[in-house]
Amino acid sequence: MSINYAILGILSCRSLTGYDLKKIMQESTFMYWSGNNNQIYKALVVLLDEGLVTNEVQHQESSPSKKIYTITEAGLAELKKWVKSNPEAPEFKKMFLIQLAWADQLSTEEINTLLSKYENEVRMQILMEQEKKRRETFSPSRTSREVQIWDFIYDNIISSYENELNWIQKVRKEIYGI
Amino acid sequence: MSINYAILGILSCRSLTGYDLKKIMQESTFMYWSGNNNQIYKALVVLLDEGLVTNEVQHQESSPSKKIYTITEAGLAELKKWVKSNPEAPEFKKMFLIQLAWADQLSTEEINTLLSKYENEVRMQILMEQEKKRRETFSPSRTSREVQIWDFIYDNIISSYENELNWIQKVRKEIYGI
DNA sequence: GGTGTCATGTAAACAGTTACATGATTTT
DNA sequence: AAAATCATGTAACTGTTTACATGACACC
Repeated sequence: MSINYAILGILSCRSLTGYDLKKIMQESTFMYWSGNNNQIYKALVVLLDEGLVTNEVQHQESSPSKKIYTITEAGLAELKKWVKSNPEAPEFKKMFLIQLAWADQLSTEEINTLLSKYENEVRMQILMEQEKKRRETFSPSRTSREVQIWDFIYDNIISSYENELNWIQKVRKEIYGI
Repeated sequence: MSINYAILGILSCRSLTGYDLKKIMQESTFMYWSGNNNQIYKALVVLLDEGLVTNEVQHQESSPSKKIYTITEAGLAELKKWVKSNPEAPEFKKMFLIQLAWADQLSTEEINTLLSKYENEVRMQILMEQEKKRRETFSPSRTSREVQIWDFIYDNIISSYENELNWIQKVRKEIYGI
């Protein structure tokens, strides 16, 4: 499961609880999982089993005890191995394209309304992404190059949404140009 | 389940068997499901139950009997209603970004190798997409506008991959520019 | 004789989401 | 008084993929 590598990566920056990991995942766009604790707590059990992380239980008076997870040497090695492994192609999930595929039954105005609604959705995503960046919940900054890399990631996400906006513009022009 | 709408859409063009639908889904990039028959046969049972499709069983000598599914009036209405409904934002699943997020432990050469491998993967996807377009397994061409719409969809997919290539170039320049 | 296509379907597993449960403490 | 935060975890469900099973026919 690939979420395991995302968890190892986060833990390579600092030791955290499952709850902390959940919050980080929720805030992250590129770690695309919804950030539900079910997946995270299960993954942590597996990682512990495999010896890739250890945990230290911190009992607290009058609140549930924390489990602080720390990555092991084996975990760091496994993470590095994965980071160097052959990357997968990106996957795009665009329900909008499926809607558009059967949109010939609509009037040109109706299609334009649909395009506008999609444009609004995309713009909303860009705003949310910028807001996340502004709040800056989690981003490792161990070296200047790491800061640069994380900026590249942020750029990638924004550019994907902007590419969508450009495409919308192109479609609008071509629909009305005929 | 949204695959149901993709199926209704395809059946709005022509009546087909589950097996035909499977092949069309397999060939399609924007109908992003893997094209496994399990999902399709189950979906058809549900659509039949809801009265959105009907089927006609064609017994054939010496081969399994075909079930040819046809969309109903209710199915067409349901499809149109969905097509006009509020679109969702696109979702991007890019494991590569997660790899890159923890790549500061690699040398600049190693990062560049990783970028090249990713570039190759993306270029391969573009080639496959163009090949699919060339083979032209399924694309409804009921009106000239529908042809145009399907070209927009094709453009969208290609532009998403090309956006990725542009981003790779930008990252390369900035990494070496420091 | 092996592989591939046509055509149906099921079983089992994996991945992912939503919602629930607990219980104290803090904030509105 | 109600809601949110901290922190754990589980149950139930949906979604998705892989692999299997059948059986005839065609192709190499």
